[in-house]
Amino acid sequence: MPATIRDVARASGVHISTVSRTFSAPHLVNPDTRSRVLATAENLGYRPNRAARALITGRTHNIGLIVADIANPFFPPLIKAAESQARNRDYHVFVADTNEDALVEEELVLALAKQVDGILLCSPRMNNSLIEQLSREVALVVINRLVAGLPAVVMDVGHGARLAVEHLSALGHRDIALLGGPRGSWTNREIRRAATGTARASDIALTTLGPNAPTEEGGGAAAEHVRRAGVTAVLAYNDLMAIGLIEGLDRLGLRVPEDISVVGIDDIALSRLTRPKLTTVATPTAAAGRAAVDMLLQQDSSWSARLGRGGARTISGDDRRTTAQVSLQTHLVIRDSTGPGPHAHAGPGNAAMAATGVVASYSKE
Amino acid sequence: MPATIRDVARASGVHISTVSRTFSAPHLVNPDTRSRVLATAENLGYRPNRAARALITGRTHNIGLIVADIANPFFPPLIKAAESQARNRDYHVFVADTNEDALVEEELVLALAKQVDGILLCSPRMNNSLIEQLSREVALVVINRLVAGLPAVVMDVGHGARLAVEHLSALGHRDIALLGGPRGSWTNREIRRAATGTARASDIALTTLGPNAPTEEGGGAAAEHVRRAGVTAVLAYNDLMAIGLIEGLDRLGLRVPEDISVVGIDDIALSRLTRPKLTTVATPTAAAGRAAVDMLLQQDSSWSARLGRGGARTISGDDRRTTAQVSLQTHLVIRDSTGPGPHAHAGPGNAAMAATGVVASYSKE
DNA sequence: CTCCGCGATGCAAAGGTTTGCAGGAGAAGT
DNA sequence: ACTTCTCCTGCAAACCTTTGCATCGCGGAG
Repeated sequence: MPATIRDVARASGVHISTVSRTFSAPHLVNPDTRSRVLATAENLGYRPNRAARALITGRTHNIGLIVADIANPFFPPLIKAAESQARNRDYHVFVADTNEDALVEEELVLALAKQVDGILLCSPRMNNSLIEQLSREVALVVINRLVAGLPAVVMDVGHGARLAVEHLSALGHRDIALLGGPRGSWTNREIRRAATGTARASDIALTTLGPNAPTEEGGGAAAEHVRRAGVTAVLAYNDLMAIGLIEGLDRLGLRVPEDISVVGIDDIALSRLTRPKLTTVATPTAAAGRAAVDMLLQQDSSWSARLGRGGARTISGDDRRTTAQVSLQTHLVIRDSTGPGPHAHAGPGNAAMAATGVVASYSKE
Repeated sequence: MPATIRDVARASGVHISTVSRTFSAPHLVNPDTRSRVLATAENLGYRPNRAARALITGRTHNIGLIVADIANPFFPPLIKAAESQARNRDYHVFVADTNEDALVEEELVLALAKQVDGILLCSPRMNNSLIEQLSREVALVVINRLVAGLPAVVMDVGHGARLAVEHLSALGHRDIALLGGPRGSWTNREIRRAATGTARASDIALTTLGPNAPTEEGGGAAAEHVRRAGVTAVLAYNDLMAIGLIEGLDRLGLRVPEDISVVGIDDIALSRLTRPKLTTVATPTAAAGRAAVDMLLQQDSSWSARLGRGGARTISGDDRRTTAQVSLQTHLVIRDSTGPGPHAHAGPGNAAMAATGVVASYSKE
């Protein structure tokens, strides 16, 4: 029923190849012919069949975007940025959601592999070796994770965590909890590493709690643990958990920031709307989305240059994949969920009463 | 480079058609052969090329999902539900975001048309005739809108709006504003119609404000108008606007619910996290997503039954499309953003001081 | 007047899969 | 032993486009 290239060719009295060229290489066809073909095409409602085109060119002009949880407000801005960037380059984006499940993640990559030109793997929960293996089936750009040999764009959450801890330290807090995120998260490890280092350098006792689900529920459920840890400030894996935690602490009768200070990470839109407004580490999610699309498309076009049609046309022996790894800067946004700690008036001298060093708690990741 | 059906055939000593059948019609091939083929396929890392399959079968096993704004927390639960439902039926979902732009919407439908088996059009901003026209290019299921002749799933927001107004009325409010949503929204019209009717029936003065952007900004920006309208309660187009409005009223020194009551619509997760917690109309978004996928897939399979290969096999003259239109129920969730109105203690008698009827304000939609 | 080159078009192969039809081998029925 | 089935497998066409190569006509250079 839908018009094909052949219908257009017949109706406009030219060969199908001319019709094809009218769309994919307009400069090769006589302006008169071109406009005639375009007219009949319009007339017949013809639209090129992307499947057929993909079959022969090997490029689908689609890219996949796999995220852990589309309902986490961290992702939508990234998705939107990626989509608009892709659309500018005449690509479409396939968004899929893994429910924070590493198995689903793998399955999705495989399923998408043949119908996209590449995949943006955002905040993967798989282990690195699996990612590497999958990267041989389909072009991959990893977001929020560094894996050797693969192009990646990450946010420098380590820096952000450092800023956050220093901020809390400056406010006089000496006992801080780190509310860890999900198992398998690279970001989580980075945050922990940076927070641990900064705490040690600033004579702060850091209690690590986790792993936890990176959601409000996860944050809320940890409130009890936080209270038992006896800390005066908390750095949470993300804003959602921070917000859930504040809610949970509230239920326990603890006020933020009067009794406990809380810092989130991500600076999702929501963090400006809660009360108290959340102090948090802002991450450039939209920029990350755009950068990832660019990297994928670039890698992709170099691929297609390398293996010509049928692999015949080989290229000058430059075969090192340019695996750029971009790190985007983060910064601290101070709002209302952090306040002075118990030592605020005592000066920095008497930190001795706080145990120094790092304490791990209630589960290893 | 990637293994094709032909490689597998060669390696396992059978014809390509046998390999094909091993995957798409396993019961037609001898168990021994089948396992041998499967083994070599596994070995070679073969995966069927969906583009090629789509080309000949005419079905891509993809479905498109077009939403107005993926960053609006209303959508993600719907998307997730649709995706998981689709995955159960071995379909994948293409999510795209229109930025609330009717033009982008049309463009996306056209772009997706040839690479999906059908499209879920969620909260469209286009006009009905355009939707109808597009539905001739590709199978469509509309969500949050009723358009004649097309399958649709809607939420009964009219009922929800009625409940909300009655709730406010029972609290003693006699001057209510309706904070309208975006131009072109069917939901918006439904809400207005129901609210207007209910207000008239309850001797309530209803002021309609709008159209507004269905975001926090939109709600916040309307705060001033709300104050000027001199109402004691507001029903907002959605939760995001309600939350933005509360924020904006706060900036103007008006407290919710003490000075003004606010009711939202949607019951997004966020509405439980703000202070005050939002009273809102809960809509069954996940159920809507599932239902829409089911309807699309069903319509779709009946299509494919009708036109057989090459249109040769015609079917018994039953050609009426079964355009089911599902309406899902909504209900009111009473939380903390609504409180007694000025007439709460005065009894229902002296409503005379409030103007009765419906007032339109600051712009026609 | 011939030859070359160039711009525009046609020709046909190729890409990976599905599927109606036909053929072959063996089993079962007579 | 001969038909009749059933089960399995092979054959080849078809799906819609893209693209390297061949062809053709024409204008200009020699």
